[in-house]
Amino acid sequence: MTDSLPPIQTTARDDAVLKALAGFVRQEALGPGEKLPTERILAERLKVSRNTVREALTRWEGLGLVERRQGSGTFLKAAVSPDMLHMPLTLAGGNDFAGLVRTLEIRRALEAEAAALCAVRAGKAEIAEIERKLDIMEEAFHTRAGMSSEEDWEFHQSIYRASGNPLFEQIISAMHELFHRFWEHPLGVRDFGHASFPYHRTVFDCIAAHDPQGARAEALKLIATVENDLKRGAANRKLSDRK
Amino acid sequence: MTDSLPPIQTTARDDAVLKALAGFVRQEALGPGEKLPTERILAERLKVSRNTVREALTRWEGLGLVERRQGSGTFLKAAVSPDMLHMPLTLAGGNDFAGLVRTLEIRRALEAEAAALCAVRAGKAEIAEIERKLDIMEEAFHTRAGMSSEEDWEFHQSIYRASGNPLFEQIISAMHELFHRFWEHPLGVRDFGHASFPYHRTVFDCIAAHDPQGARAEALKLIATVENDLKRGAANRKLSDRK
DNA sequence: TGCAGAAATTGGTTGGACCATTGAACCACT
DNA sequence: AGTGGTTCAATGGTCCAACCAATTTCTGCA
Repeated sequence: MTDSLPPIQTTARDDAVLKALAGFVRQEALGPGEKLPTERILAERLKVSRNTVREALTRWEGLGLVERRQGSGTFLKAAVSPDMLHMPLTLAGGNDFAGLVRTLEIRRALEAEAAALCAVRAGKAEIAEIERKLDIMEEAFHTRAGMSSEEDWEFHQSIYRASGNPLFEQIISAMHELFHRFWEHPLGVRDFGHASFPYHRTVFDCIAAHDPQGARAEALKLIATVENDLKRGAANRKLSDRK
Repeated sequence: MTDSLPPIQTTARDDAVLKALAGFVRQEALGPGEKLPTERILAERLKVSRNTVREALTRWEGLGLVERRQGSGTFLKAAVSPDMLHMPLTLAGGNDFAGLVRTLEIRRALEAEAAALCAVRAGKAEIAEIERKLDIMEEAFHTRAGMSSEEDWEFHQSIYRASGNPLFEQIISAMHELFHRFWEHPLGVRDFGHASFPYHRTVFDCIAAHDPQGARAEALKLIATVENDLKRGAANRKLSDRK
């Protein structure tokens, strides 16, 4: 009966500050990398204490939206808009091998879906861009005789972008950052990712042919090789640097 | 060469506070809902200013780990451990119809993967639990002659849990909370979700038969019906309450 | 002109004070 | 006993003023 009686909000200074700041960013058309007003100026203009400004900025910093540099100022790290929605995820006990495997299961799901969507939606320009990244990667593979993390990552990112859904890139990038070290030199396995090499070309072929089913299948095969390498490495060495 | 030389942290009071607090939580075996020390006590014990404690707690609050109630105290909202990893995601402009469609594409990928993993890993107990939730949902469907959001959601959650990877439940739950209103009464479509009803049983049958391929396929069909309903509603009414 | 040191800028921290809300204890009245 | 009101201590929220630490900018000397 009294279901539609949400508790009233008597204080919301922090949120008010953030909303005002988001409006300011929009009005001034500030993009990533740009500097926003100092805490003292914000406090003065918004008629709130500097402490309140700091609490608000701390929130944004925790969400990875801004970066504070002592002595320099506060800088935008990502695009912010007044109508953002936040989805903070916490990976409990994710610092070990099991955590890496768990994120890889998520990545498998998203990678396959992104490839399928990409095969449906990618236009000529996007396909050309992906092929360009693929060529660079293959070139690096042959000259340096091994998988190159950087070029490989760029290839995958181009697929996420062409999927037409920015969430794919956001989620997978977040996981990539978290496990940066493992993703690049995972478990000391020699020739890590070597087996995955040929599937990059097959995935691209399916995308270029607008074959979602095939793209999904090939992407799954690609991730499967990575999982294999991972399990191979898990037997060799235990993750002892769990900090 | 000098890759593994992270910059030294001359100032990291906040993080130090959080680490200490996480250790405290572990030592005292505090669970969700329990109250943790007051800011003043923390400040005194940790030998830092109360403002520093507040900034640290603001971080955790932003991540949804704690809840602060003025006059009462600060309470744990989720399980915390010293080795947590955070993956904050922000959906820019996700407040409109396009944002809903984007999250649904993510959900399709995860739902299918979770069902497939569930079919592989679920034991007798998990399968029984899922069937129990399915029975409840079907009962509600027949007596009330329509889909019940609550029971439907519980059914899906039981699948995520049985997948053996808590990330599935975390990500999809976060999206579910974000779009709560839309997910429950989306776009005013009458009989929303009606078409998805039979697929709940088919998904379960595949899981019980340990058939990952089938589970994945049926889950995809289920989400497809939801997407259909959504597109049907999009034609009817524009999302005007984007706040 | 070039560069080392001084000065200004800016985020980080501290300590203290007061306000607003909550919840428990207590009390008066029915 | 129970209902409602009052008081009071505890607790988070906000504010202020100062100082510290890192960075940038300016200045003056060689």
